[in-house]
Amino acid sequence: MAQGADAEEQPSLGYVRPETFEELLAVIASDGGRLPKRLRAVAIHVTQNPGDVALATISTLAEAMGSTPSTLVRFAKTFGYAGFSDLQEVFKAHLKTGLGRGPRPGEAASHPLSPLIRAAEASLAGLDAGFDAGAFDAIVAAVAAAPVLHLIGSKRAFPVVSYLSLTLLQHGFRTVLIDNIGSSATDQLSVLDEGDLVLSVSFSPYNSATPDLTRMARARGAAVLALTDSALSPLVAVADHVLIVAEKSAAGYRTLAATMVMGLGLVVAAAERRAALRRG
Amino acid sequence: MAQGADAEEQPSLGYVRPETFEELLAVIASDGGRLPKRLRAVAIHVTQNPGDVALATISTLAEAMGSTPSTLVRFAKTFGYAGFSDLQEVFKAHLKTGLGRGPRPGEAASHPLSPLIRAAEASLAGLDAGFDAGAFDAIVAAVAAAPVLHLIGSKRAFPVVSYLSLTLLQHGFRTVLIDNIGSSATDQLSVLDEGDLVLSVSFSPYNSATPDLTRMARARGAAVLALTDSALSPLVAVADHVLIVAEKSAAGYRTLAATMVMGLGLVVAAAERRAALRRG
DNA sequence: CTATAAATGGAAAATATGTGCCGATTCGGG
DNA sequence: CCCGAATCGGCACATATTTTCCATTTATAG
Repeated sequence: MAQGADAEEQPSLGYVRPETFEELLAVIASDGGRLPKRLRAVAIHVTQNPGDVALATISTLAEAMGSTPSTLVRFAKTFGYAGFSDLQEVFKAHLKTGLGRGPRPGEAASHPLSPLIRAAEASLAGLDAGFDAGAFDAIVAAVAAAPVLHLIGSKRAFPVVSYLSLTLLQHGFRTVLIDNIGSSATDQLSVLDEGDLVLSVSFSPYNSATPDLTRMARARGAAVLALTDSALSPLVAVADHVLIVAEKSAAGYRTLAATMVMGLGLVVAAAERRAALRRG
Repeated sequence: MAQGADAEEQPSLGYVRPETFEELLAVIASDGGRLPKRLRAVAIHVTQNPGDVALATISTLAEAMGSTPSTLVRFAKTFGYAGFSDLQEVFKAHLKTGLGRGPRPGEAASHPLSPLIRAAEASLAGLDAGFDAGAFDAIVAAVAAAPVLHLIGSKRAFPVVSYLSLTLLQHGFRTVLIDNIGSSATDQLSVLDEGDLVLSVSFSPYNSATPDLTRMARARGAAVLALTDSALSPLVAVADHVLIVAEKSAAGYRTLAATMVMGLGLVVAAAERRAALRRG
């Protein structure tokens, strides 16, 4: 057998079945870029969520990544596997060998990122523990109901508002990012109308222009939602709603992990609320 | 029709379905001794090889422990599950959360932020586990040695580069943020000189202008450091150094928690390195 | 712009897997 | 030693899952 040079069946690509997870990753990494659009999306999702590939069914997985079972089977065959199940075996084997590394408390494998990671984890835990469902719900309602949202934030808060602006716009919220380009912040605020919502973000040390701009917006009739890191923030005094996210610091450095999560969560919840409002 | 008090069907034992792996272990540990011989053997094998229970099929598993599918189904029903598959779900869930060394498996205090928090925690755990000290060190050296840093990132990556730009500037790095204001990105890149370092950030879906701009920078003689979420990113092909941070998604939404931590960690490490260089 | 090839999604067919039933076996009590 | 109840294993059935095929859409080359 295997002697005739004529049988050009469908090994799809010249790949021979990668036997291990690492081999597969290597193959995907090297040639994955040459895949068609849809298959490449599969490759990305699959490499980023190997656990799901091992545990879920093909249709569950397909739905989770916005694809179809057919595409996943094709993907598997492209890399030389007999079918999806065959590829899945590799992921299962990988997961099984990886079982040994449990939560080992003593072994504090320390590397340069460890302190920051621990700080971020602690901040997230605090966010989880300190969550106030009632307050959050009221805030979500305010965001969902606002005709236009205006986002204010400088310095370290700017990445936050810029991210929020993007996600809000993607969800169809009318959003204005006060970025102060050309020192035009006050003019940017002039489009604000009564009943609009201002989302102001500010962190300690509170030496930015954010409180001033927020006061100005408030004087023009806007409601104010403050996202800040302490009840002592000058924003609290001028806010109708306050969200406090305390970021733990590691060696003097503070990540934005928990704040980003809070912001995204707020946008997601508001988008869902608005969708519900429009249906009902 | 749960009204008649006569239907004594077969809940087998008075057990109510244990929802988590830990609950199940506790139940088995307490009452496991009272099980019939064969079922006790199953209990032992199952508690000692939870990974197999999650990954294998019922017949494979039965054969591995010298039992039969029927017995495994009975075992599952004994503890209040609808069938073997139902019990298997518990093992799968445990394995999944255990992937990132999930510290709190039982406590499912769910609120709107929970999924995002868990996704962020998983991403951070992945960052911790996948850390490559050698590669990171080389990258830190490159950043510390660069005469000027140029930061490129659009869409979801923009908050990241904007944050990095801020922290880099605060640490005294000569930094240029390519923000594409007035569509001037290519002109902004014109200040770039040979030997400079470009830090490009891009996430899936990779539909931004970042790879093009990065190529352009490279053509002008810059070294390229890519911060992205997969080896399939188009940035990888044009980069001298690559940092991959895989953000887990929750219900289709991805936080930036781990990426932010990685970015800040890089800046901090580079600042320390540079300080050391200047001293020695 | 057209023609050709490739890629994709949906649905039927094939396969694998899990479950329920029932006879066989084992265990314990008289 | 025998009887009855409980447990167990094999097998047929039901279900779930994967795979293949084909029509439609989308990209590519001429």
